[in-house]
Amino acid sequence: MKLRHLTFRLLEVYVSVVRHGSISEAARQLHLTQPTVSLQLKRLSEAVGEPLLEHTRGQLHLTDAGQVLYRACQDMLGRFDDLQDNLLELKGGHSGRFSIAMVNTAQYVMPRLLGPFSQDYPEVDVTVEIGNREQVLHRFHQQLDDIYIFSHPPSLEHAAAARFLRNPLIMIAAEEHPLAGADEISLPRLLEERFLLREPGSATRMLFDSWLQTRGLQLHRSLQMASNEAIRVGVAAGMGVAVVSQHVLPKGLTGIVPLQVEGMPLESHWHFIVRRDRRLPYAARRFLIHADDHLESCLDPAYVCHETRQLLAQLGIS
Amino acid sequence: MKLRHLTFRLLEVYVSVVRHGSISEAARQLHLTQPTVSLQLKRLSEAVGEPLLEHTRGQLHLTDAGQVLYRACQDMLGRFDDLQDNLLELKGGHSGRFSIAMVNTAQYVMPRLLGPFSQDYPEVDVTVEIGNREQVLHRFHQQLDDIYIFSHPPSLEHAAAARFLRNPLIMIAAEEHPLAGADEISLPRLLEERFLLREPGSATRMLFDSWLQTRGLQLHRSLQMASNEAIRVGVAAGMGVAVVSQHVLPKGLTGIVPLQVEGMPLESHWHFIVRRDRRLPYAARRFLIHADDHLESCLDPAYVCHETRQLLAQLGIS
DNA sequence: GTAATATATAGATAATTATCTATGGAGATT
DNA sequence: AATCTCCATAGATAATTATCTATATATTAC
Repeated sequence: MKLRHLTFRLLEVYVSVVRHGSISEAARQLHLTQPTVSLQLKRLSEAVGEPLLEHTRGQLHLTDAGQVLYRACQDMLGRFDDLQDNLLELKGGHSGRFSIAMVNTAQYVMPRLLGPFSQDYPEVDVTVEIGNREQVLHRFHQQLDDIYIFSHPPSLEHAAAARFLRNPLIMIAAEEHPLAGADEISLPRLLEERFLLREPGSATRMLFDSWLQTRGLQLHRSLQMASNEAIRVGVAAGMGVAVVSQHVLPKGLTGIVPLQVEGMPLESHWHFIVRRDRRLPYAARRFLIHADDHLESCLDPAYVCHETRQLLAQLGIS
Repeated sequence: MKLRHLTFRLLEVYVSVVRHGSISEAARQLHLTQPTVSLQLKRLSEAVGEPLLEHTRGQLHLTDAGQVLYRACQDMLGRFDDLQDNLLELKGGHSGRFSIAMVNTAQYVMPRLLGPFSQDYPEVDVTVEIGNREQVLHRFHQQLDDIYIFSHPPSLEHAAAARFLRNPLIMIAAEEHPLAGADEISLPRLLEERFLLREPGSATRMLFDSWLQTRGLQLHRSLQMASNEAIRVGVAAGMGVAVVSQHVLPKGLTGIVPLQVEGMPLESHWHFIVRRDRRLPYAARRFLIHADDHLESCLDPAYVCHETRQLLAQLGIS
């Protein structure tokens, strides 16, 4: 294989095709025509001297050589990104950029970490993507971001996770609700109420469903709502009860109270998740380090946990 | 800095200049003219947007940017070298992966080939799929695997086959069976017995059925069973006789004896089957070569046959 | 002061890369 | 069977890269 026949452009195009699983889709993303991308792949394959891709029933697959090349491309392109960051640092201070995707509820938590970080590193550009669980999972699979925030992380191939904050789930009702002042409400009694909850697949719902299942119970009366905000408004209006992350209740909120239910709050944790198979940009690493160093000062110290350094060590980052 | 303005050639030239400490010397080493190298450095510097080198009293020094770039160049060029090594390993079949699907009975045979191969090539990942004949055929049509093992290969479009081991089919009965000690049992006599057999479509049954048909005969009393294990247990219990692959009878098995029947054992062979219309991974090629080279040492030499090299030659692989 | 060596710039050319449009074949969908 | 989508190939063009020779300038050695 001739080094001079390999260009960074070819590597970029290749990585895009693999990531999108389609030559046509990669062409659209790169603003090239489909024959251009097809020809670039051909040139790359010729430079390597091996087939890189194969189509089986319309599905794009990497050959072994294609897999090996893909990893090498990611490493080289990632090293170029590092180089750029290093050069920017030389020019003046710390800069760079990274992207972070989080489930809806995390938007109540993450600004307390991102805010101080942006103050300490004003030149770093942070892109924040917020969505429901399914949307964030999709972004994870498409490798669109550098860091992912889940409260109940799925079991993901290529994922490395670190808990950083407890995320207790509590039961809430309106102040005037019959169960509002009761002690130790039993689960059978509770399940007589109507439950307001998010779409299937949301972490809170999944955790609550599985918790009920371990007790041989399940919900009878429920109403699905599209956002936590809608749930809060509905609970306050007496439409029912709900399990929510304690984070979504601002301090001083009136009209809503937590219920005393056996076995609650449910313990879950906020996690930082990164892909093992993808290079973590300098700025993202810096953020994770900064976050780990400032958990106590930015969040309630009783709720924090420090696994982020382990995560970075796992990735070979110190 | 524009990625596309950076080429591997520029990186090579730069590393050479730094290493030799002189543009003229690097030019000599690279078999280029001095103005060429000077211009390449200029283009690189322009691409980076920073001076990279400075001359102090005739001595070449790297600027900070030059230092940062030098390290990045070494990493990227080093990663290219690794890539080449990886590709060479793949081509030699020393690493990579392949998938092999086999009919149930083959699991008594194939470990004796796969085990030594995995010991000799620990870096190769082998996926083994086991199923009945229909399932393996389905996988063949879906192009899910690289190698298929059948004892009685179907006539398949796009298939190339090579026999590697005789697979004699014998008639068995319980030790106490009336025919157990008889010489040269006639077929009419034999067909008075109840036959335990697998589902329609299994190789053994197909072969036996077609063998009977060539003699103008057919089964009268039969009992279908779901596995060879169940057949063996049934035979030992005196439920009837059965045609089985000799392989499924472990040495030293008691309670079951082969019957002396005219025309038996039936000759069949284990086959390696690959798709002509699909590229065979290097690791799979390496396995077939290794298997062909080790048939005598891994299996009973009296039963092996060497057609695998012909198969590979047919596929244009030497 | 002169010669030798190293480096930068100018002008030029060949080779290569990157991209387009046009079009045909294959497979999937309707 | 017709249509749509995806991919590969052909032909073409623009842009860029890589290299040359010629030559000027600066520095060092003698």
